[in-house]
Formats: sequence, structure tokens, C-alpha cells
Amino acid sequence: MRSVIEQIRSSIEEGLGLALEKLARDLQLETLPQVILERPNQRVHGQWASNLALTITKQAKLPPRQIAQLLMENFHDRSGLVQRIEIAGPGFLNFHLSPAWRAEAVAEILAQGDRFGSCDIGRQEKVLLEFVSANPTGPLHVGHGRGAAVGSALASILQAAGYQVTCEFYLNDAGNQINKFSHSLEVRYRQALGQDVQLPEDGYHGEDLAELMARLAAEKQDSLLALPEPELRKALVSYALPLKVAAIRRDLEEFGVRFQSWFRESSLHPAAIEEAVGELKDRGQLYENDGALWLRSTDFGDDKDRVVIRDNGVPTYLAADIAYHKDKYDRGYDRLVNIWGADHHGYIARIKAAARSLGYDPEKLSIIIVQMVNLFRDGQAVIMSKRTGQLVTLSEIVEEVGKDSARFFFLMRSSESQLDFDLDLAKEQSDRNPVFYVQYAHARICSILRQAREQGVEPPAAGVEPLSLLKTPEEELLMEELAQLPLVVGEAASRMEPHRLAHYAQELAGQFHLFYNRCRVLGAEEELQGARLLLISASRTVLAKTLSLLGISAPERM
RNA sequence: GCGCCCGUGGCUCAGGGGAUAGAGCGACUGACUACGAAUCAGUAGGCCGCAGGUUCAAAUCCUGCCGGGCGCACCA
Repeated sequence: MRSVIEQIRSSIEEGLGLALEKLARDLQLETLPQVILERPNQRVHGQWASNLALTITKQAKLPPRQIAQLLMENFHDRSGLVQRIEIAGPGFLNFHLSPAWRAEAVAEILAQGDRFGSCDIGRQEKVLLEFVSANPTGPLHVGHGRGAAVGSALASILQAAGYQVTCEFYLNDAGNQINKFSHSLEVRYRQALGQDVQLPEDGYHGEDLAELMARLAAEKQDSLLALPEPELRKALVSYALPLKVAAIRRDLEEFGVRFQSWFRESSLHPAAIEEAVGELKDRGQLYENDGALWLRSTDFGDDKDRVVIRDNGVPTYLAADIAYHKDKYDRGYDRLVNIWGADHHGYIARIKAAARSLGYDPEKLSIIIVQMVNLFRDGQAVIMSKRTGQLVTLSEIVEEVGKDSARFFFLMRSSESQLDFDLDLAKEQSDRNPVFYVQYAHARICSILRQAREQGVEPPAAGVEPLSLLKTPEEELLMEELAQLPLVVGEAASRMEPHRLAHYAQELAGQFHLFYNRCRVLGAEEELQGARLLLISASRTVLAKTLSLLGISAPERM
């Protein structure tokens, strides 16, 4: 089902399309542009505008305003909600809607409740959304936090936009870094037993591993040292790895992030990798050089060819990742989406090249790059170093500033911009903190509704009629803002940009606060009071829905 | 050197072919004996990094430069 605002838009687009076709016949135009409506940035320009006349002025060999005039004469509106069309500026067509549209839009919100905001641009396509996928060799840090926030919000948004979404975490539980992991574990275990051994330079220096091994040492003393080294390391990994994975899972849950699927890299070893490599070989995409097997990724736009099987016969990380992506493609999704940190952007070309080499459509695979996060405390950048294990973990952030604030900060900027995360601001419970601004609007509404109940004031049955009483500019602006949600969800989904929802939340909250300061709800004349109660109730629904799409709570009291 | 991202009011960032470039914070001035002042109103503040080009129209697209970040492994 399409929302009122979408129906109006498509009705105008359709009418304009027909007008254009007629004009094209009269003037014998050949190529017709697509009719796209835009929201004018100024209210005096109406609710919708089209630049159609400007785009065909050259072809038509007529001045744009004259074309606009012809289009306007040929235009018929099916929705019945277009009140007036004007030609403005260089040749824009501005569509002004009749006031009833706002009441209809708000009535729809009240009728749909938290289902409002959905749209169907996804047409139930199946999407596999992979994100976080951190190595289970250490805790999640801030960077993972941003990826987790963006991924989980995007999942909700895509779902609301009519996609079937599966969230997947790719668990690197095999390969070289597990070897390094096991080495570090052994060192930590021996250290816990009092031995003087040092971590390798490229080992995992986090304190978390030392703690784990101290616990194990307390439990088993030195009994494990009787094992030969490979067995010892294996035993340490099988003790530590599940605990690390569980810790990651717990940190994510506390951050409001859940995965339907945890895909283990180890499940690809060796059969799936051999199969993928075999297929590349059959397709002539591999060659041998210096004892290693190389993928001809330069054929498909990569900077250089890549080793798939090392000269010692061990597959590279890329080989596993190719097998993993082959598996994803073979599972039959319509779209694959990966969210990667900016430090992995150089990897895009080779994985896309690999997909093409296997005969898959690389267009199906989108990779969202999330830029780095810089933490600030007391106005100073917080220095982090992965090598020395000196990093701020996600759980520390959540503990310090709270889940809601952390999520909002991660989500309020475009993913492709670096993010300055001000810890002091994020935990500040004041008007400087945007997340409180939005939540406060919601709490304020709840407070009014609570008092209305206590006073025995009943809002009227929801419908167009009572809502038509709302005529002040603040009321109209609020109603218009509320109606936008399905469009914002659609844009955020199709562009895969969750930050649009965070911006919308702030705008909507702002519009509500403005209304609140200008228009008295309780104590207004009875019918108007009723209408306003309906309006704030719809506002509550839309604010709560927007926040829930972002994974942020909508408190009734603060 | 090559590749990707970013450069927009003092600060942090939206806008990514269209009409007078927006918001928040910060600064200044105002608004609570009525529903939550965690709010609202107003003022000041911009050659949208620079230079070319494409276009009826460029912050937006193209090219080149200049800054900043991140990558450039038979690591993951």
C-alpha cells in the first residue's frame, strides 16, 4: 500500500508524463526525459515542483516558460488534490496542493500506527547485508561501532522499504590470523604461569587475551604445557575463540545489533575454497608464477593481479573471501551489500573482479565504505593504536555515553565523511546534544497525552474532518513534515544512506517543538484541542518510528 | 607515485545539475505565575579549497592543481 504522499506524487508525475507525451506529439520531439518531481526548498514554491520544461527547451526550440505553459494546459490531475499550478522562475512548474492533503496524510498515520513509513521500493527483493565481520581475536572497537550502527539501521530501513533483509556476520575463524591468535594465546598462557616470554610484534597485544589466559592458567595450572605445541595452541584457541565470539555477540546485542546469520570462514576450508579456485581455473582466470597461483584481476579493473594460492600451497585470505562471495551469490539473493571500513576500500576492485571472473554480476554487489571515526575527549583527539592494543572499545563507549547517544552520533553523518565523535558532548544531557533534542520531543508529547488522559480528555475519532481544523502555519508545517517519512525511508533505502533518517528525526523534532511553543494543546477550544491531540499523537508515532528505524529508544519520560 | 573519501559560516556537518546555499553548536538580544525552558523567537556570520571546462543553469558534472584522511602484501 502506498502512502498518501506517494500517491499524490505519482499522480502528478503521471499527469505530467501524459502532458509531456501530448506535447511531444505536437512538437514532434524524439527523446523524452523522465518526469521527476522535486521538493522545492521554499514553501512559496508549493509542495512539488518540476523542471521538465527547462530540460526540453533546447529540443523543443521554445522558451522554457512557454513550454511550461503548454504542459500546464495539457495537465490533468487524478488525485484531486492539486489546487493550483504556477509557472515560476525560469520555467518551473510549481504544484500547490489543496489543504485537505495534510489532513489525509495525518489521518493515514493515525490509522497505520507504527506501520506508517513503509514503502515498497524494494519489491520484496532479498538482500544479504554483511557488516562488522570483525576478527574474533579481540574486542570490537569504535570503528566497528560505526559499521554496526550503520549496518543495523540500514537493515531496518531496507526492511521498511520493502526489502527482505538478512544480516550476516562473517567470522574469520580460520587462517593466518588464527595462527597469530594462537601464538599470542600461548605467550599469554606462559606469562600467566610466570614464564618470561614476549608477544611477537605482530601478535595481539590486547589485555583481554591476557585475562582469558590468566583464567585458564588458574583453572588448569601448567597441565596444558605437557601437550606438543600444535596441540597446545589448538586447545588454547578452542578455549578462547568461543569466548571471544560470545563477547562480540554480547557487545553487539547491548548496542542493539543482532545478526540472523553468523558465517564461519572455517566452514569454507578446504572444500568450498578448492571448488571456487577450481572454477576460476576452469574459466582460465588463474595462472602460475613464482610457484603461486594468481588471479587475473587486472582483466577486470584491479591495479594488479592477486595471489590466490601461495607458493607454499596455502590459500590466501582472498581465496577464502572469493569462496565466501561465491557462496553468497549461490544462495540466491537479489542483492549483496557489504559494509567495510575505509581501510579496506582498496579491496573492492579485487573482490568485484573475482565476482566477474566467476561469472557473477558485480552490479549485484554493493560495498558501502564507512570512513574512520576520530574520538575526542576534553577537546583532544584520543589516540588509538591497534598494534599496541591501545584502543577504545565499543562497550566502553556504550557504557560511557549510552547506547542511544552512541548510535545517534554514529548515524548522524554520511558514511563517507569521517566522523568526529565528541565523547563529552555525546554524554551531555543538554540541548547541545542532538539525540536528547529528538527524544525530548517524544517525551514531551507523551507527557501531554498523559495529562490529557488524567484530565479525562478524549481525542476524537481519527479522521480527516477533525484534522481539517488545523490551519496555523506551525500546524501545517508539522503535518507536512510528518507526511514525509515514507519518502525519507525510500531515499535512505535506495541510496543506502541511513544518516538521512537521523536528519529527518532532528527536523521533525524541531517542527514539533516549534508547534508546541506556538500552539496550546490542552485547554484550547474543545474541537481544536481534539484536533491537536490527534496531531501530537501522530507526531509521537512518527518520531517513535523514526527512532526505532535508527535503533534508538523513544522514552516516554526523561 | 597510484587509488578511494573529504575540503561549504568561528566549530561539526547537510545539500551532490536548478529558483534567495541550510542545520546544530558557539556569539549576541529576547520569551516561563498555562501542556516538560533538555524548549522557542530574533541578529550577526559564506567568492561552497583554487583554476579552467561542460550546460539555458554548477556547491553539485569533467580536467588539473592545493590541503587533510585512508589504502596500495604470497597480512586479514
